[in-house]
Amino acid sequence: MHDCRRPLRLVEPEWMSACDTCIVRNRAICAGLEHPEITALSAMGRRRSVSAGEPLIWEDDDSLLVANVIEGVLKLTTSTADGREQIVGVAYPSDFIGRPFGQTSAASVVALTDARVCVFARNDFDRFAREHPELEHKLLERTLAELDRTRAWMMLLGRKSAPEKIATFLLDMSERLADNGCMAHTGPARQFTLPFSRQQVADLLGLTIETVSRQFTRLKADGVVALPGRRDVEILDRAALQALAG
Amino acid sequence: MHDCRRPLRLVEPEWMSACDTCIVRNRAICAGLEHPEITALSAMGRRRSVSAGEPLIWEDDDSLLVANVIEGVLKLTTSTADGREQIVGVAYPSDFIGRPFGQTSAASVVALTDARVCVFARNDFDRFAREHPELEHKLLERTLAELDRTRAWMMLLGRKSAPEKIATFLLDMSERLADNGCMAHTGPARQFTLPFSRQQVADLLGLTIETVSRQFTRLKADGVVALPGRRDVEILDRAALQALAG
DNA sequence: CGCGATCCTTGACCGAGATCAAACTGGAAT
DNA sequence: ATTCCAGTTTGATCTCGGTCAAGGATCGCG
Repeated sequence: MHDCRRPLRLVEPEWMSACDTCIVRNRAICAGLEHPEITALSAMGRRRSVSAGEPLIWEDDDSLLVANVIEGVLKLTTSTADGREQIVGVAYPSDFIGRPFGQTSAASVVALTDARVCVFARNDFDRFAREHPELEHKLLERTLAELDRTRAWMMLLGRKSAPEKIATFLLDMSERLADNGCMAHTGPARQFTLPFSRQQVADLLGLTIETVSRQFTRLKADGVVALPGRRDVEILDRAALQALAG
Repeated sequence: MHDCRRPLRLVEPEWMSACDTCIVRNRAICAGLEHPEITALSAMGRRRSVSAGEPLIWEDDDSLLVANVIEGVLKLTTSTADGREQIVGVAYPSDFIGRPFGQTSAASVVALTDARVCVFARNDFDRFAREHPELEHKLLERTLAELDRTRAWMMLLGRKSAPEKIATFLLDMSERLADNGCMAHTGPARQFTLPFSRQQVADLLGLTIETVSRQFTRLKADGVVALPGRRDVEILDRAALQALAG
């Protein structure tokens, strides 16, 4: 789907921007931009590291920045006044985060793992996007896909039981965490490391940490999964998971 | 926010398209398109009536059409194999429905009230949109706003109690159903008629019909709302509702 | 006006998942 | 090693909302 054979350079000539060696260059919304444009965009943005647990955007803040995820995983959350939290989205490398063309951000963004992002001032980005329809089109496709995923998750939150939620979650992770690199599509991962704590899984599924823990324990007891480490999952019986997912 | 003083004509000269008299012309994504474009778009689309309960798009169907809502209210739903349903979106006049730039639709669309829509073949629309950045920009803004709304709803589905869900729902309806016309912004409606049956409210909130009914009864008993008809709501104590909504 | 169908409400009961509390685990720091 | 501590698991109990089962209201229609 994307060309991954872009030449790797160890030294950057003067005319090259940081984008030329960016590992998500072919997958992020920047893909397809040619040289004058990529240079202009590169001049507006700057790279930033965010360590695990560190916030990047606050809910209800003025929407001041947008970003591309280069590396790592981040969560988008909304919270109630009394501290309940719901994870409303998860951003992986090449994903776009933030709220362009709007005054405020509806969700907080916090890094789940150490992460690197490429941030832009929102109004700079907005202006640039409006002048580059190809970029806006990429952003539109991404936003439509994210809306589809979000709606599927609403079904999970509103109508699925705890066992169904957990099974659906594990299958989803198995696909999302499969091929983050740029190799040929390898299919869903049999084993993987979750970027979430138990509490975060609970916040994603609309459950409590205790229920999540009990469901994991049960799947392990039934031989459906193995749990070699706190965050490690190995799927032993995918068919059983699919049956449970409903 | 939009200009509502577009002249009304009772007869249409030859060169006018149906769009020129369209009541959502100034609010839908078509707003801002000028004459050669609006004529081309008009030629591609056709108007269609959908009666209450009638489907317009089937979940998992090939995404063959997209549409603008002219009049009426429609629901977007996803269902599980065993028949559980979740309403994942509601479309009002001037809203855009369907999945452009994608092979399949993730949700079914069914009319809640008698409705009129302006439908386009998806591939015609896709091609036209790619050639008209201004249209794509409007669609992007709309999709981003819808994503924000959907994420706020995820919080409701995952973390709110039944009383909180009902209160949030009523306040949301009070705003959405306020000024569907094009008059000056009137603020939230004090009384309104729901476009939903009790079962549909349940499908929207991730509850059962019995729970919805009990919560309505309780709000009535507490003098927070009056319920003059099956679908009629009058808000007597908005502050109480806001407190309940959390 | 009365009939029937559909939608809605109410009641009794149940159970999945929340809550409260305590014990366990595994990695980091001393 | 030992201690410490956050994160996790497990157990006991409770409660909110679901389920099952009747009734009641409302509306379209003859």
